[in-house]
Amino acid sequence: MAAREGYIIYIDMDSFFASCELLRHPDLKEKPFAVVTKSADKFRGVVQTANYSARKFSIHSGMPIMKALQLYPNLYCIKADHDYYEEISDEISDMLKSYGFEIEMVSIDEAAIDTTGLEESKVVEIAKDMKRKISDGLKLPCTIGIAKGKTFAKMACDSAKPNGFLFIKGDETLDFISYKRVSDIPGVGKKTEEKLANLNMYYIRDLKNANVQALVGLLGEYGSKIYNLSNGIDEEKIVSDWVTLSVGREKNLNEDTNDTSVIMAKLKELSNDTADMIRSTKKLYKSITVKVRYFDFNTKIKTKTLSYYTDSADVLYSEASELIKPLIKDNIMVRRVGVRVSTLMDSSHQQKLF
DNA sequence: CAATCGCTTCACT
DNA sequence: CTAACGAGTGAAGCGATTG
Repeated sequence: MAAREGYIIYIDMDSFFASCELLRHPDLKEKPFAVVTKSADKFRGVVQTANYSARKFSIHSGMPIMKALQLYPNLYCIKADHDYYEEISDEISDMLKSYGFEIEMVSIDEAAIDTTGLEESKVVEIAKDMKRKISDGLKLPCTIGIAKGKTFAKMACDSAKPNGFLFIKGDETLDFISYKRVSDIPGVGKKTEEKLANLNMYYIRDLKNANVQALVGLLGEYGSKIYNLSNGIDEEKIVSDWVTLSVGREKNLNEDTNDTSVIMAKLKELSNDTADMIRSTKKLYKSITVKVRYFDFNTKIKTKTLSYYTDSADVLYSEASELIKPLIKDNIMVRRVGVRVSTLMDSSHQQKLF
């Protein structure tokens, strides 16, 4: 079990959307507020990011707005402005790229940087420099974790939030993770945690001496991944040229309905948006998926793969409307519809449309 | 038997 | 502190199908 050679610097912005909003609404400082889904109907939205003052009232991302307002009735809600956050994210990534290391933008507000080849003291120095640039230059708070491995670095980062900095030396990795909960492993959510709890495994140290086969039986290949992690082996690679596998849009209807014309109108809107996205990334699609969520949250999808690649919005809409027909039923109200395209290809590859 | 397809599940912000 | 009825996006996984 060869340990990873190099350190990974993992940077995660603190309540990113909320911090971005503070840049242009400084008056909100200290006030509990939340960035919420920009949905037509506020009664159906959820909190996307709560600032730390709001988190004191147990408000967090994913929580229905209505619930958040119960917890703190004066909560100030701002509709998410993704274009704005994207611009700021680009500034951050440009700045980080200028150091010349291999870097992965893991999400709009997270980056992983591979410093393999650099001596230990230098790694910490550079990471501090990055934090200073984000804090002084961009006026945004962030947390940095450093460890031997992308997953471990992210975990270090998570446990140092907010506005933190944590360096885990290579030989301290096992000590660091052993007493953490299984749910502290990125990718282990509610369901996986539950399954592990059924085997009486709650902490990472419980995984360490577990039977690998049992874990694989329970979780598939992911089982062996977390087994390795629990033993200090983190083989996650930094992927700088991340390939998009699918793109789509989905949206709640203003109210539940089974009126075909209303659903088709929404489908057209979503198809156009999706086609716009695919064109803006200079890609072509071959597969089309439609999704319907009914009033009771039951969700069905239908997928069709074409015999050719295209970026046409019209093709998307007409195929999607055929796919969705069998999902619309007289007696079941529809709450939400979605369109997604996959099996993508660069349009520069110049293939023919047949 | 490997690649692709269609669909469900899961995680995150 | 549970559950909360909850938006939007995308990847992973898996069984069935196909060639």
